[in-house]
Amino acid sequence: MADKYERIMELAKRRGFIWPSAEIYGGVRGFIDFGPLGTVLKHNIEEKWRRFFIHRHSDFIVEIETPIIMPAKVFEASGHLKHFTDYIVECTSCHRKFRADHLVASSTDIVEVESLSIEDLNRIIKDREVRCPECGGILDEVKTFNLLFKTTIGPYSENVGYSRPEAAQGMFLAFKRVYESMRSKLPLGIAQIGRVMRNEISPRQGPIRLREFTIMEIELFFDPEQSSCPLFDNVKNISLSIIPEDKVRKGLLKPISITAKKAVEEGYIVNEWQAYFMVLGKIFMESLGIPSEMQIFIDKPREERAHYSAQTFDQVVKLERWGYVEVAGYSYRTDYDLSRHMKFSGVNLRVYRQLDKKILKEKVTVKPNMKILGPKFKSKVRELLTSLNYESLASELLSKGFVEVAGYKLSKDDFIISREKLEVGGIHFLPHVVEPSFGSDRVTYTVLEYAFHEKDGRIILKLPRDIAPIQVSVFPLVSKDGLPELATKIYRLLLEAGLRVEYDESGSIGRRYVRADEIGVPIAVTVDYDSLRDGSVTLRDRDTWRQVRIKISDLKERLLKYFEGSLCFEELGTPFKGR
RNA sequence: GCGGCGGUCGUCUAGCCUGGACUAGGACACAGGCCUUCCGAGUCUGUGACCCGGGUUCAAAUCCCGGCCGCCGCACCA
Repeated sequence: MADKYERIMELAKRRGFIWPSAEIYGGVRGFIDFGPLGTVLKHNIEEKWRRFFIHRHSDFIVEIETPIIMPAKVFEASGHLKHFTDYIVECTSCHRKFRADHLVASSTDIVEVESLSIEDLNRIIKDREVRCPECGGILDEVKTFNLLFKTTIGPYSENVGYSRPEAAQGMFLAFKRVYESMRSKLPLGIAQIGRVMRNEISPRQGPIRLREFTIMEIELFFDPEQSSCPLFDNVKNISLSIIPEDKVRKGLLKPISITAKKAVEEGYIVNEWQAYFMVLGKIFMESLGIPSEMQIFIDKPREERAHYSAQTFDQVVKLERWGYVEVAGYSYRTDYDLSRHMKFSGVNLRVYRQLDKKILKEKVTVKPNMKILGPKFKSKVRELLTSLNYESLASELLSKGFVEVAGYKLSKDDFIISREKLEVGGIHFLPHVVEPSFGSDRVTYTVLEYAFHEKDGRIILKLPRDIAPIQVSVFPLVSKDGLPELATKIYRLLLEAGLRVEYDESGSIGRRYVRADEIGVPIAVTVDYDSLRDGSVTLRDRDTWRQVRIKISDLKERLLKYFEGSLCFEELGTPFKGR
């Protein structure tokens, strides 16, 4: 028997949810198409995410759209050009491959491998005689894999660009604009749903590991001095299943259940915003049909975290074939990204906070004393001054009494240092960022898997009613005697009510129920001979097969309420038993 | 990327070892007709496949090579 993944993918291909891209050319690993039903399902999930994460916070979380391609500089600043690269080294005799930096760390006393270049790694491997840990063989030259997709911007252009591996950078670059257009207030959330690309070495898990996929992200900017989340009270007593970092390290993968409040108090979760989004993420996944006991939050140990992260929880859900798979990540990115972009762009990205009362502050200004420096360095002086680090100049001069620049030692006598007492009304600082980030495609597949049920050899896709791609099927009991005409009228009526409806008169009524169940249509409307006489129709519930009778005139209003969630199936009409 | 196994209608499969009557067979699905009064009914008709490229051969779904894709193991998955 094929496993659940295969049975789901069979359905997905046959009924038009998802299939491999470029199939007629044999397909390409890591790329998938969404078919007619899959596209609607995915959009519905994304729309629900918007309601959950953006709409209910519209006073401080806003959505934007930024490009997929950005110039190289952006990814230099973000650290992706450096850190999104893996150094791989292959054993020349057994042909096993290893992460060169990991290998150097484990076979030498070198701990700080992060900053090593490819040349460094090659040299260390040669000098320290690092061998293959499996067979002792000689290692080949180190090779790099950068997972960014590279391109050029403009034809015949030398202007290198990369496609983004996360939507986040666009939000950091736009931070100043959004902050100002949102009246310069914190906390501020910037959200984005969009495509990202990662040139994965060997993606193999269908819709789970893709080279191009959709991400749903929020960068929540807050004042690190005022890190409490005003909405935290609403969620503080909700429990999360988490595996803390020290347990992950020891390989103890048994989660503990802890309330959000306690998790923050006891230091498992670094701040309230992080915890708030984690709770929201849990409830979001639950609302998509993934029970909370199938969800775990795993604290990623330092060495496995991305370069920008001070804490990352992976939200994982249990899948049949692959075990626990990450559907969302919650990262505390501190001020890493803003500080990097500030440094690389030269634009001040700090925000201002007014203090309750003015404080007296000593302001130290340092100016180069050109009367001394001019004669001393003559034509070199300009170059010297531009390469000074003005950020740390004052503190260095005051503590050490000198600074070194371009091989010259400049003493504090080369500068004019003045101190003045100032009354300041506020402080400038870089906001910190907490980032919840969902993989839309993974969530969509997960939803399919949890909705997938089989009963007597028929498939029933028990999708939550608010995300089902088709909400209502309309059938004439038989396709004659005016029944199709009335059914078509009802079909039009419901379409105009804004529902996603389908009409089907082929084959027998049972066959049509089967077809509708398979794609997860929650409600079937059947028009019969009584409908012609008394204007009533049968509604049939996908999951229970229960039926109720309802007047056509009530249909639109009650179905809308049902899909809104304010009526349950039994409340739609009076119980009915077919003949 | 490496190694192993595999790839035939939408799906599942027969055929491959032993090359030729394969115009590639079946079942289910799908489309149209007839029929059909609430859960895969019946019936008639129809659409529809040898992953791609090269080689061997008089002849390739079948043998050989390469590529692509899938599965498994290794590696990778900031």
